[in-house]
Amino acid sequence: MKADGRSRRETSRPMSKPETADPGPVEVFAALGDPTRLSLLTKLSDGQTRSIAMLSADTKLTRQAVTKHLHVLERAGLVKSIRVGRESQFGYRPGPIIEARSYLDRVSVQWDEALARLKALVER
Amino acid sequence: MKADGRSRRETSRPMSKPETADPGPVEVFAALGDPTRLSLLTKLSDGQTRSIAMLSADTKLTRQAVTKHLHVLERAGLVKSIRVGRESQFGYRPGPIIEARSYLDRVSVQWDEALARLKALVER
DNA sequence: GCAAAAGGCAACCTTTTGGTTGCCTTTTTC
DNA sequence: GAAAAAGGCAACCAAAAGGTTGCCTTTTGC
Repeated sequence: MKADGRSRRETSRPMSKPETADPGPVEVFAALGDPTRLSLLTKLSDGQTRSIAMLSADTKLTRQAVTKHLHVLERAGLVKSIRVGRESQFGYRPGPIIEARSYLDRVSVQWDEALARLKALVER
Repeated sequence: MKADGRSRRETSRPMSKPETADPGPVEVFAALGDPTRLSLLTKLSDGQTRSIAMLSADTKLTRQAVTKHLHVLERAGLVKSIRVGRESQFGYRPGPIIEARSYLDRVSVQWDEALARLKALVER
């Protein structure tokens, strides 16, 4: 019989949060601000659902690294995962991208309006 | 006479890059993925140019922290700065936001097309 | 011409990130 | 019913991020 199931260090940390609602633009942008994650997401945006093994196949990273990135995307609401059999299938979720896009739109609009006002002022 | 102009540690690091052309979407998203930076940028997108002192006035951060964030935004091409007199004025630059937006558009479009194909397949 | 305002620079420090490795559990497949 | 495939979990590590402080230079305003 073994003394303990756990092997490595013994530090004990609480960690983890519920966080179900979809996060604001900042977190979405942060999630998009990494090359690996951005490419995972664009891959998944073709509508096909993929397993972790599939997604880690064409990177030089380990499966675990990819898993972490997928979790970041998931916490940002950009993908969802469901466990089917022995694998978990990841799929794209359009919501946050739409929101992010409209955030950028608002910024652009604010800028355009400022320009328009300036131009109007100069031309009068 | 003082022995040396420099005071603290003496480590010597090279650092810094030229990097003039505007960076890809990843760096832009990364720059947007921080609350301080996002708010600085939306503030500046009203077209008004502002000094560092002005921009750090309404945050709890130090001027230096704000300066760093501004430099990140600048390296991402999102703002430009010109030194005028004793202050440096920061202004919004629309380019990268437009690009980022169209990147998100492409992702959305790819998703929409996938959905459309799926629907067509199911309905036939 | 001097004090105050605005910044730049660089050293430090702490927390987060991005990534790896080891090992255990659950499904599949022969 | 075992071996192999797919993952999960947690510890660990190095590097990058975010922030602060100290001090020096340049402009501006009397």
